[in-house]
Order: sequence, then C-alpha cells, then structure tokens
Amino acid sequence: MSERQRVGRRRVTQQDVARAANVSTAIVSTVVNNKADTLRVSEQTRARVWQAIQDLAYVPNAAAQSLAGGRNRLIGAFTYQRLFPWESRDFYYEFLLGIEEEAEQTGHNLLLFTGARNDAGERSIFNRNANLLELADGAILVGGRIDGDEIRRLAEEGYPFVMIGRRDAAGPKVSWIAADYAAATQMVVDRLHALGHRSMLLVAGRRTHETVVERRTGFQAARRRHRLGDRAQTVVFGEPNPDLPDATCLADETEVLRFARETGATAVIAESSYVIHRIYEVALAAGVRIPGDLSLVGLGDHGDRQNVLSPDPALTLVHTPSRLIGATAVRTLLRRLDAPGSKPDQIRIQCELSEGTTVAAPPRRKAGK
Amino acid sequence: MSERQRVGRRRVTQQDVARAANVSTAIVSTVVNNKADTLRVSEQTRARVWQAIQDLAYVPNAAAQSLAGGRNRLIGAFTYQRLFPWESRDFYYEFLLGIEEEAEQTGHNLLLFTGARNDAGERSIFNRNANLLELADGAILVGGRIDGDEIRRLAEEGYPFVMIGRRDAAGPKVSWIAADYAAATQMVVDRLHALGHRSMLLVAGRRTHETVVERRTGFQAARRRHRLGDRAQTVVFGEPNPDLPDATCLADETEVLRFARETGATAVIAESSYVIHRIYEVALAAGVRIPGDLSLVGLGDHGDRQNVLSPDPALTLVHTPSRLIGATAVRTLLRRLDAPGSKPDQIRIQCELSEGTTVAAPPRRKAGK
DNA sequence: AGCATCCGCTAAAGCGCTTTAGCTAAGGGT
DNA sequence: ACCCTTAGCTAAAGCGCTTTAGCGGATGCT
Repeated sequence: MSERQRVGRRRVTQQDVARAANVSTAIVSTVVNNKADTLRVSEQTRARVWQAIQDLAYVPNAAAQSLAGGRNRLIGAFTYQRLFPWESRDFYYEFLLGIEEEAEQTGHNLLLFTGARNDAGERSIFNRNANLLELADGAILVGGRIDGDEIRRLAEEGYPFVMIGRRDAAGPKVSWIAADYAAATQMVVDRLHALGHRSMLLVAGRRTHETVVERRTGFQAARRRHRLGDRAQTVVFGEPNPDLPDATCLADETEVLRFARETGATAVIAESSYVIHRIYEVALAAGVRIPGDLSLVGLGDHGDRQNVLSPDPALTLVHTPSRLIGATAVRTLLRRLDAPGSKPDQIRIQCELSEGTTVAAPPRRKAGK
Repeated sequence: MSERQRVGRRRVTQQDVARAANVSTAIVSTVVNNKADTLRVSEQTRARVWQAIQDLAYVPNAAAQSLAGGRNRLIGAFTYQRLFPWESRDFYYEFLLGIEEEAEQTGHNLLLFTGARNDAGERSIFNRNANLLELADGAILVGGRIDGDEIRRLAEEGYPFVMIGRRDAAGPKVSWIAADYAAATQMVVDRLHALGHRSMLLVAGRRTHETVVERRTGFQAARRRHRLGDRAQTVVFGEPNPDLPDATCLADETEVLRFARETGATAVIAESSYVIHRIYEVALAAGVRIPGDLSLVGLGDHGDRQNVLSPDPALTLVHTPSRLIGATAVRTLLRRLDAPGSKPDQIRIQCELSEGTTVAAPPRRKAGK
C-alpha cells in the first residue's frame, strides 16, 4: 500500500488517511488523539488507521487543530520587561531554563509575546480590550514588575495562566509558583542557632519588594521561636524602608560591621548574595575573620550565578530553585488547562542552602561566657 | 456604536468587524493585512473598518490566519540543542537578545520550537515528512550543530528561514548571517603588524569548526600580505587537527610559550578568550610580562561574557556582535517574507576589537636589532 | 452612443481539523 | 414479536481566516 508522499507537494491530511483506512475523518481524529470518550472505535479499525497513518506519514496540522479544537500545544510566556535584558541578565534565565525543559518534555512549543503591546508602545497584555495572549493555550507570566490591573482582568476573563513569583497584589484568584523565602530565612536562623549563635543581624537592601517582606517575616518568626528578642535585629542601608519601620538605618557595610560588633551579633544574614559579598570584602579588609569571628549568609542568588558556578569565596547562600520553579509553572499550567476553573494553585517551592565556607560556630569568648 | 466585548465569551471575529463596518470579510482581511495588491479598498471604507476594529477590540486569530495561508506575525526560532543550556550558557543568549529586540521592534511574537521533534524524540525540523515549523511565518535557525539534510530539505520546500552562522554545508541556497571571522583575524594581524610585531602565533583549539577554518583563512591572508612566511605559524593543542594539516602540535599552554620564545614570536593570537586567558595566566606565572614581553589577543568571546563585563585582566579580544547578528537575522527574515524566492542573503557582520591591556609594541631588543 | 476599463466591493470556496447529531445493525429484555 | 439499548461508525457543521472569481457602476475613449 505504501503510497508515501507522492501527492505533489500537498500535505497529507486526515482525509487522505481516512480514505486509505476506509473510515471517516472523525475516526481518524479520535484515534490520533486517543480520545476514548468522544467516539467508540474498535481495535481493528484503530489498527487500520494507525497503519494508514504510518504508510502516508501523516502528521496533524497544528494550526488546524488549534482552530478546530482550541488547544494548540502552545505555551505563552509574557514579561513586562525584556525577556533577555542586558542588565540583570540572569534574572529570567533560569526560569526559562525550567520552562523550556518542561515544555520540551511535554511536547509543547513556547510562545514569547514580544509583540504584545498597547497603543502607547509599552508591553502589555491587553490592547484596546483585546487579550493579546489568546493565541496560546495558556501563559506563564514571569517578572518582577507587574501591572496588577491587567493581571486581575486576565483572571476575570478566565484566561489560564500561572505567575512566577508570589502575587498577592493581583488578588487571591491568581495561580502562582514562588520560592518560599520565609521558610528559607527561618531555616537559616535555625541553622545558625543550632551552631550556637544567639545574636544575629538581618540586612535588607534599600528597595522594597514582596520578597523582602517575606524574608523579614521568616526572620521574625524564627526570632520569636528561639526567643532572640533584641538579639535578632533588622538593619537597612541608606534611607529607612517604609516596609520595615522598626529596622535600624545604617549608611554602609562598614557601619553594619560596627553595629554587629556593638550589639554582639555573631552572624549576619543579608538579603542578597551581592550585599553579603560586599560585607565579606569589607570585613576581610577590616581584619575580621570569616567565619571565625563572624558568620555570613546570603538569602538570594538571583542575578549572579558567578557565586554559584565559580565560588570565590564560597559564600553560604540560600539558592532560589528558579529552574524548578519554571518547570513547576509549566506543569501547573497544563494541569489547569485540563481542569479549567479549578481553584487557584499557589505553590511555594523550598529553597536550598548551598553550603559555603562563611558559616561556623560563633567565637568561643562569647559562647563560653 | 460602542458595542464592546459583550458577546458572551465568544471571540470577536472578522465577521463581527465586517458586519459592524458594513463590508465583507474580504475587505476586513485586506485592511488588516494592509494588502494593497489583493483588493482595492477606498480610504473611507478603510477608515470605517479600522474604526470597527477599534470598537470591537478585534484581534486576528493566528491559527486561522496560518491555516488559511496568510501571515500571523510569528517568527520561529529553532535550535537542535536546548535554547537555554545549562553548560555553555551564554552561547545563545546574545543572539536571542538581538532577536527579541528586533521582534519587539517589528511587533512580532517569537515562537520557540521546543516541541519539534521526530519519533525518536530528538529535536528535529521534520517528523515523518511533516515540516514542524510551518506554524510560524518563517524561522531563524541558530546553533552550532545542524542537520544538513534537514536544512537542505527546508530550503527546497521554500520555507522561509535564515540561519545564524555561516552554513556552507547546507548548500548555496541558504540565507545566513554570520560574524566575519576572517576579516577580524586579518584586522588583528594588521594591528599587531602596525605596532611592529613581525613574528606571531595563531593558537587553535582542538575541536574543528567552520569558524576555526575561517579564522585560519584570515590569518593566512594577512600573513601573505605582510610577507611573514614562517614568522606567522599556527599551532594546535593536543592531537593534530585534520583541518589544519600544517599546524604544529603542542601539548599545552606552557609549550605554546616555549614555542613562542624559540621562534621569536612577540604576539600570540588564540582562537577563544578562554584559551588566551589560560595562556595569560601561565605566562604570568612564568614571569613573562604582558604585554611588555608578549602581546595577547583572543579571537572570540562566546560563552564567557565574564571577560566582557568585568574585565580582569582586560584581555584584548575580538568581540562577536551576536546581538547585532540576531537582530539582522530577524530583519533579513522579514525581508525574505516580503520577497519570497529572492536570491539568498548571506551576510557577514563585522567584528569589533575590544581593546584591553594585553597588546603593545613588541619588546625593544627585537625591534632594535 | 457604444464599448472597454477600472474601481470598489461581495460571495463563496477552501485551509485541516474536532465534535455533535444521528444512523445502522446486533443483541437483550419482556 | 416488540421495543430498547449499545457498539461502531458516518455525515456534516463549523473554527476564523485568505483569496479568487465575478459583478455592478462609473469613467474614458472613439
């Protein structure tokens, strides 16, 4: 029967298969998509159809499937910023890594909405009331900055999407996948406490972010649990941070070290690997031994894989499992596509502590006292 | 007239627009796609249609467009490897940067074919004779490894695509955008020659690649031009390279330095920034002053932006304008879409020399002789 | 006046697929 | 012997778009 692909340059269609197998296209469709509940097909017929599909080298047309059925195996990815930004180059990278991996696993293509913008020329989900993401089966929204109004509206419309990063601002109906920074921070404090540290500092950056607040929450919880009271303080660089009203304001890294000495803190936890790195350098210059005199931990490693891949020094850091987050976002989205209208998934992903060489037991003189 | 988006959850279609503007769908299609040659439409009607489009917030359905044989503003990107690989992380990055930029500029979405694979589960353009890229208007193929057969077939089919990287293997009909490594290498030699260098070494890596050959070509041309003869030699690490039969084989960086001393070479040009960096370190350890005693130039910076962004040392490097290449690829693809069947574009992009601190005039004793 | 053009538009035929409605024949219950 | 069910299938209606064929009417040419 081997009829092959002789049909000019014409595509082999479902029709061709149907003819060859002596059935209707409905049957072919059902067989191809393995839909048991749509139509009943006997084993015999099923086999005949597969045979014809093989013989003719039939592959379904994605556009047609999409048009007819709704699903087209396209997963969208939307960001308000450039997906491949010049600065902060590594921010999206690992998310995309995970997203790509999972998309590949599940046989989906990835649609980057680089063309989605409003009349003002800004990246945007809607333009003149039109949902620009509609082409894809669903989408993953990733990014630091978001437009809460658009997100809310998207959710109202029933468009299936999953956000990366916790998004309380967008309302309770939004599905998201986010790193569990609160738990991670608690874990760090637990770890330090177990080593014998009884006094520590949390250093926050100057910009406010959902993550800052979350880390602070974890810090406070751990502080309460271990009854650290004043011996677990939060400090902020530069101007006061409105979200951390009771935090002490310090000018720079040197000040942080001074403050640590004064309050007897034996460990410093900083919001990002960048900040902790700066503190590390200043401490070293000031003759403070790390980790002998002072333990150092960073709570994030976004934006600088440098420290992860070629650790110098090997800072002890909380690692954000971005890749896993990306993959989970895809899986979650697919699940939502299969069960539309189910209640939102809001998933926290555990962070790992990447052990470096900047954490140890506190110095004796304090401990022995 | 503001009828808005009331229509249940139903999509706003061309029909709706046509009705609202009191024209046929043919007119709407023509207006939307700005096709002057298909159908003539008066200015008045055109305005009325746009108005209706505005009012109804109409967005074309890409799947339908695609099915019906039109354009859908989707630019595909295909790679045989992961687009976001864990290792060699930076290889695709800058290309994507440029591609995204240009796609955004021109209002196109980017479709990453992460789902395109054959029955064996490998990434592939065709599966059982079906072109899996068909959903997009055209595609950019980027990557080191390629399957020449698939590419040739794609070209035969008339599918519009542009490759990144020169691809002679794929035949003369293929459009490509590539860095001009030959010219870059010549430029480097010219530069060294102008500074007074009369004897230099080209160090190639062990793996063969189109680019290696091209750099070699440039080197040889410059050598001929400046009548350097034996004073411009090529060396290879480890095993002999089949593409460079007359190159001297050396075990490692130390050997290269020894060889340079023996032959009186005052400058070393290495294929990649990685290799030149290694040589730099070994030289420093051996007490060779850079650039006092020896000038060092790298011919590529792929895969390690490290040196570009935080130069330490500031190696003198040929910079591959990947971003520009990506952007050019998109522009070229769009041009080809407008003029299908035109003769292939094969564009070489000039490299830049990023001045570092590892190049200077050769040492006096040689020059003064 | 008569014919050929050209302009501006409509009608309708697909593109390849999914899905619903319905049909036939075989079997089961009463 | 009758009706009902069920298994296994077909026919056909779209999904939303592009494009071709063709149709009136206005205009130009002779």
